[in-house]
Amino acid sequence: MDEQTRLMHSHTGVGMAGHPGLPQHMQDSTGGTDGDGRKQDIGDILQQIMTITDQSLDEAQARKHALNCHRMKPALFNVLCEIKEKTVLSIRGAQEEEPQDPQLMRLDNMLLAEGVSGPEKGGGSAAAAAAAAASGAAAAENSTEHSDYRAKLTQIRQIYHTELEKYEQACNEFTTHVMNLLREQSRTRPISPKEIERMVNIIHRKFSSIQMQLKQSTCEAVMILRSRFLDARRKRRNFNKQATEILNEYFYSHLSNPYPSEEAKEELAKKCAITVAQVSNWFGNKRIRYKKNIGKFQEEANMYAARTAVNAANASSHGSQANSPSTPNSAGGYPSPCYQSDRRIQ
DNA sequence: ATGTATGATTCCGG
DNA sequence: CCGGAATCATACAT
Repeated sequence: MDEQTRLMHSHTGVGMAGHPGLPQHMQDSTGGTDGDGRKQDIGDILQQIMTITDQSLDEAQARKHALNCHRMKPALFNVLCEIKEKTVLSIRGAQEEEPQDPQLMRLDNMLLAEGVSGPEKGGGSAAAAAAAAASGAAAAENSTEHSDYRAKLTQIRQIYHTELEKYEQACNEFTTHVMNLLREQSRTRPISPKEIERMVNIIHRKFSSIQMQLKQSTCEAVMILRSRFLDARRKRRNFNKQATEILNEYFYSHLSNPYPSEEAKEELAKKCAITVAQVSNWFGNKRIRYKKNIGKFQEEANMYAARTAVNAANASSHGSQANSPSTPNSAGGYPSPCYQSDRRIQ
């Protein structure tokens, strides 16, 4: 009995206790029709927004328009504004520091120095002149290589400029495109002018990084060209006939001491239109090669001896010179060159 | 294609 | 730094 009452009580108690829940349930239920509908509505809108990119352009346009006119739009817009307000603050902190890439500056400087990015005409010739000076070559000599170098440099410059222009144009196009897009979108989502500006900056940065690649490869090309040009020193060109004659004349007429002084070298260099270093090279080579095989040079020695004799002696002395220079001093004896010719020229 | 001539470069000793 | 010697790399001749 007790039990029963207790149970009953408890039951009623439970029942009574359970009662307050009823209104909630009822509220839930009744409000549910309305709330569910709204949720459904919002969910639907969000779904439409999320899938709008999957649709065809026309469809998407229509959908967009529909959304734009939707009664929920202002509310959603406000929500977006709020979200934006918060996220933008966090984004703003983590941006805007562009320390003018030192590498980019280096590249720019180099391109300017090489006359690629500088003023058209002057830059090129200046660079060529600089290269010529660097190579230390005589002016009159390898002018063909100069023009070659200049032509290639011009080619590089042209490519560089057209590419740069292309990039510039593409960048501008893309920027205006994006700006239009953003402006249009600003009707449906909150976009401040500042953000547009930021976006433009981002685009510009991207494009300038692309430009940097161009600059880098251009620099590379110039460097390669330059090294080739400088290495062309190694690409030997024989001296012209006149120069070798002058040098040989001096060599065989100073066979006893074929070491021209600095002044003599300078004079020879001037007469042969080559550098003093080249004169030194020539004498170095000549001495060692003459010494190594005197026999081979005998004929040459005779010839120059004869010629200089004729030149020097002119009308006064005559006759007996042609034979004698053939020094019988055939073997070895390299430290003591045949002074014979030397003597007779004197 | 091969060999030789030749200008330039490199290494080394003084 | 200069010159000798060896070597490289190409021009030139065959």
